[in-house]
Amino acid sequence: MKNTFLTEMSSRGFLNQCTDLEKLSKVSDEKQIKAYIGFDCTAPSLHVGSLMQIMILRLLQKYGHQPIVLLGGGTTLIGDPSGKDSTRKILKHTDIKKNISNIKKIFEKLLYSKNKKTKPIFVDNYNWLGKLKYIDFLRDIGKHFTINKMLTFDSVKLRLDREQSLSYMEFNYMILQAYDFYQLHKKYNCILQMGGSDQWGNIINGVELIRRIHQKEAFGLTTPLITLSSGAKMGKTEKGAVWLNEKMFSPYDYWQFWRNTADEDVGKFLKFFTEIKIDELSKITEDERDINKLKILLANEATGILHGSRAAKESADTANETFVKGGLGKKIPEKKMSKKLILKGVNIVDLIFQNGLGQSKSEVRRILKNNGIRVNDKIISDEKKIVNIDDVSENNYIKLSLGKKTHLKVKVT
RNA sequence: GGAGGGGUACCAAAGCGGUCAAAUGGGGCGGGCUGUAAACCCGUUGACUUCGGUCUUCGAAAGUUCGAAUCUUUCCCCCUCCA
Repeated sequence: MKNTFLTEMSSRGFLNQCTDLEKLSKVSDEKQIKAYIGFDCTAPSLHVGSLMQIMILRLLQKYGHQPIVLLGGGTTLIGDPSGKDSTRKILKHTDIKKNISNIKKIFEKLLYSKNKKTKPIFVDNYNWLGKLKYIDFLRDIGKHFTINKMLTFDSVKLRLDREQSLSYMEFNYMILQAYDFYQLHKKYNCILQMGGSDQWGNIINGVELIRRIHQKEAFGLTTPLITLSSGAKMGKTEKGAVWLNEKMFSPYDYWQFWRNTADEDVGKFLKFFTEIKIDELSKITEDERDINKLKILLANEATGILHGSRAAKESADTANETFVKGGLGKKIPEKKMSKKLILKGVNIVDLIFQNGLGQSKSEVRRILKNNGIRVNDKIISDEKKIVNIDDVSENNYIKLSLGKKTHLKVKVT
């Protein structure tokens, strides 16, 4: 079989459901297609939860198709009820605009824009949703939807079943998303919408709307929900959500995130989040006995894709320095402190807390009691300890550690 | 609009005048084991502290009381049934 967009999608495990895989395969083999994925703009950055969708867009480009990135400036004003227990707080339009421009930067890093034919098209659905006239919309679009059917969609049904309220505003979300697809179909001849499996309902509504209005076939395709072996939702670490924006989540932390992947998830993640060829990959995973080497490979590749290979290498070196040699890597966060203060001496709890390790002094004290605080790798068991000039190493650093993984170097100047 | 049920910490859920900073479970955090895993075990989980205590917290406000998460009043919100 010829290697195409869809065959690679399938072999990497990206395919969950498709409205008509055979036909889509035929169409996408014959000519270049445009496909879109919508992204929520509730935060100033995307997080790893969206990464799979981005990987798909890259794949799409690799096979010569053109991605449309829909930034949901309009739909974010409403809030997608899919997979959510409760209504989200409603964002201001100005905040959403800011988020959009930040998120766009991430895509500019992750998608290729050199090739004219495959460079991403960015659209903001506020451009058409913001202009809608209520009555016209109800007449032209609303008539194609029945409440009977809408009530059967998971996004709605689950909320009602759990006796959680669903506002009329949110109830309209799926119609708006269907309308987005319709608009993109009309404007760009976009024939495919992709998304996570929770988007299936929203997607097929769009497919159906296009068929009803244009009598044309469009396609929908979803990716599987990523399930972690631990059962937890992917993308949370002790440092919070794993953001793709490097200002919100440093490349080193990002590298660490992948490095800390659970054993059971490594193989899957290598397929999802690296671009190592699939047959090469299966050879590597077969040959390599040391699972930690695979985790490092994953971390290097994934970090390389987002932050560049240099950042990946520096992170890897830092990790090696910190965890293997127990030293101080380059990418360990650094804070400064005046020599004057150190000569006077600073209480350990204050020092740790003031440098941003720990949420409160009480927490620092608690962790200290549990042997979790170290200065220059020595456990501190007295919360009254005064850190002074004797603790400064030859190269003017004090290494502070909270737990095994959070380290900080304080430079004395 | 009417009748009933309910709002307790990150989440779920007990408490229903003092011994309640609030049982228990989950989650989180720290430690041990290990591989910077998983599983398991131990500790911890409001803030500040001169470690004596002090301050803030059981939907909101006011009140009763020596004393309130617990009783009273008003208000707000959620759910169910009826209209």
